[in-house]
Amino acid sequence: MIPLEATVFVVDDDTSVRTALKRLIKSLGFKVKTFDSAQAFLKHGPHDGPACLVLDIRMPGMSGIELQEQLTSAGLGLPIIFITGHGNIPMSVKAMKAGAVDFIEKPFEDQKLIDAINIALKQNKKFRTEHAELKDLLRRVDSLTPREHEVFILVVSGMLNKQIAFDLGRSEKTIKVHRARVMDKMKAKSLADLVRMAEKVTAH
Amino acid sequence: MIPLEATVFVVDDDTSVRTALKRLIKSLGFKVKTFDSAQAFLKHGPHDGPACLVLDIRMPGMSGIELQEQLTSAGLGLPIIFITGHGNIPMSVKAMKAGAVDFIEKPFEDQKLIDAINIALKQNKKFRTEHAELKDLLRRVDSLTPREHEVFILVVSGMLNKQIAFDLGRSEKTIKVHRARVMDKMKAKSLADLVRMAEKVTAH
DNA sequence: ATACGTATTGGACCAAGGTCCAATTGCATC
DNA sequence: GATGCAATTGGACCTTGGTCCAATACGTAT
Repeated sequence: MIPLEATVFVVDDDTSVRTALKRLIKSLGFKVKTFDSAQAFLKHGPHDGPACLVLDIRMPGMSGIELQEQLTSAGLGLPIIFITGHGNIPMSVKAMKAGAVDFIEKPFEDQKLIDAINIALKQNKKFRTEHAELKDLLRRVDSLTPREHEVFILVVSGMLNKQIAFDLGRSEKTIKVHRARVMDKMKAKSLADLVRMAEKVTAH
Repeated sequence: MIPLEATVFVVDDDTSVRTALKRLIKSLGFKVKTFDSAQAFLKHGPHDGPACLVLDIRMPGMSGIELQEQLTSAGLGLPIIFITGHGNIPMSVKAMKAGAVDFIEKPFEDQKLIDAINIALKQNKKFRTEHAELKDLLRRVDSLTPREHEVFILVVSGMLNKQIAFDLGRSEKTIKVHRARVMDKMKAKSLADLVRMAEKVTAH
């Protein structure tokens, strides 16, 4: 499998900053897309490959912090590195609390940003992998009929077919059929497998 | 069960700050213990009840950040709220990256600290609960003999007794005995139960 | 040397789970 | 009205797991 090249988004209203960052990040071998405002970045729409965002705090229109709030609530898992020329402590604390990877003051040494980008991309790759697995799992859970889903929950709770049958007012035979369908649809090779799947979907 | 009263530790070299914080935090109904240096706090030894730490950054001797590093590597799960009169952004970012609950500049409004303390204590209680459960689990895992532990791992991996027997070069009967002992010692009411326990201990 | 814990296995038996095949009912969609 | 899916159940049969009781062998510790 050919590894997808990562993209680094840069959002800063200062043209010279965009130009300099674009050159720096390109030299690392990443794709770069720059935007002069938070709105312009949002207009570009969601990205599907591995990526991270280098974001200025103070910009005309929407601020970097506001953009962070929007992206976080969108649940895209896009890691953010803030860069700012006129930041303060409450700002940095707020950004970090909201999950920012780093908060760097301008001017900064290239290496500091490079380190942050590598951490951010690593974090994003982990998120994307886990998210893809979870989506795949949820797709299979959705393929269960209501009854099958019900049986699924009770089976992974450790109940015997007999108990489940009593619980649902059905015969044990019926439960066996549902249970077999659940194992099949969920592609579970064993009960242990099924339990682990259930743990993942209920964890979040 | 009587809920344990939470303790808030305060470490600051400024006597007047310690006095003021002690009065404020006491008024919230928490126990307070103050220290004039990081070393004095460390000398006091580990605490077993629910707690959090309000910590000054700049102090003679060991700094707040250094104390944070020590406490974090000790893995006590003690949440830290930094307060500082002469902080800067890199300092706050470092503290937040290392897991601080908040980073507050002096002077501050009482409510800001109160909010942070409540968040910190909530976080600590969650940690303590999870940690206690994990310790209990590990104690049971440790009570397994080497062979039982081996069978435990293979059972939760989804293998049949027959397959485990072949794997270990033993008879299926022997595996059944070990398996039964594992279920008993681990206090697992079902295989699903056992799998969830295994997930918790291998997660961390 | 004796006692204890660990590991091993057997027999007998029952309970639970999985897999064939086959069938009926109800609901919704075409 | 026909077709398809979900839900339901039965019978027959086999595999797997759990539970009694009982026994042997090999260490280590007292």
